[in-house]
Amino acid sequence: MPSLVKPARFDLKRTRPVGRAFFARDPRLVAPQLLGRVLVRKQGRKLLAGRIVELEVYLGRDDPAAHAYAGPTERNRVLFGPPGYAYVYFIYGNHYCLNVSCMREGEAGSLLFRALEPLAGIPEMLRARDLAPGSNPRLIASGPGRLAEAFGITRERENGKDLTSLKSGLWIADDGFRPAHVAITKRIGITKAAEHPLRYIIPGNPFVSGKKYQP
DNA sequence: TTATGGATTAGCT
DNA sequence: GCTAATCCATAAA
Repeated sequence: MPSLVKPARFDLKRTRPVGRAFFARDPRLVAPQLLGRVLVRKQGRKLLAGRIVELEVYLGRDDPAAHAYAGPTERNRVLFGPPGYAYVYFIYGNHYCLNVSCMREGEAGSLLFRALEPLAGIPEMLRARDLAPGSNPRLIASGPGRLAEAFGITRERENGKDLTSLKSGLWIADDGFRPAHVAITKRIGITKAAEHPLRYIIPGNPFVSGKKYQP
């Protein structure tokens, strides 16, 4: 049975990195515009890429669910730094999660990358996830822990990396794609401030995580 | 110093 | 649906 989903195309040469000013705003404004852009990892000839289909907003001192809630610490200092940098944390003793810092320096706010639609380097990502070749591509990067594992992202290596710079080997690219619609739901997996609508998705995209949380 | 639980996932019932 | 895996920040003592 042929796949009903058209293979997504991606041409790195036809992209531009998303600049720092884009992230120097309230993450609630950044999120709907960041959906549809592409997370890219390039190490030598190896290219990994995935379209951003799900994001969650975390705010600062007024968001009890945010790591920035209690103010700056050694762990979360990237959140209070300049915009456009990777904040990577380790959770549940098993998983890494990737955020991009927003707001100007001194103010916290970030976006958690929760799901990508794989575009390039699928065999490599399957291997990184310890999945057999030909596995369901939804298992690659639908979920924040899976996404980080597929891209080989760890706190030790990637925390603090500049996501607007090609030199970092990990950046966000714009290939011109714009989603037709954006939907907003409650955040997943939190208990504090769980009622706020701060999860942004491309509705209907099959790579969005948590089917039962879709509108 | 010790206890608790978390921005998760995979595997089993 | 339930829970183990298993680190680390924070709260409690």
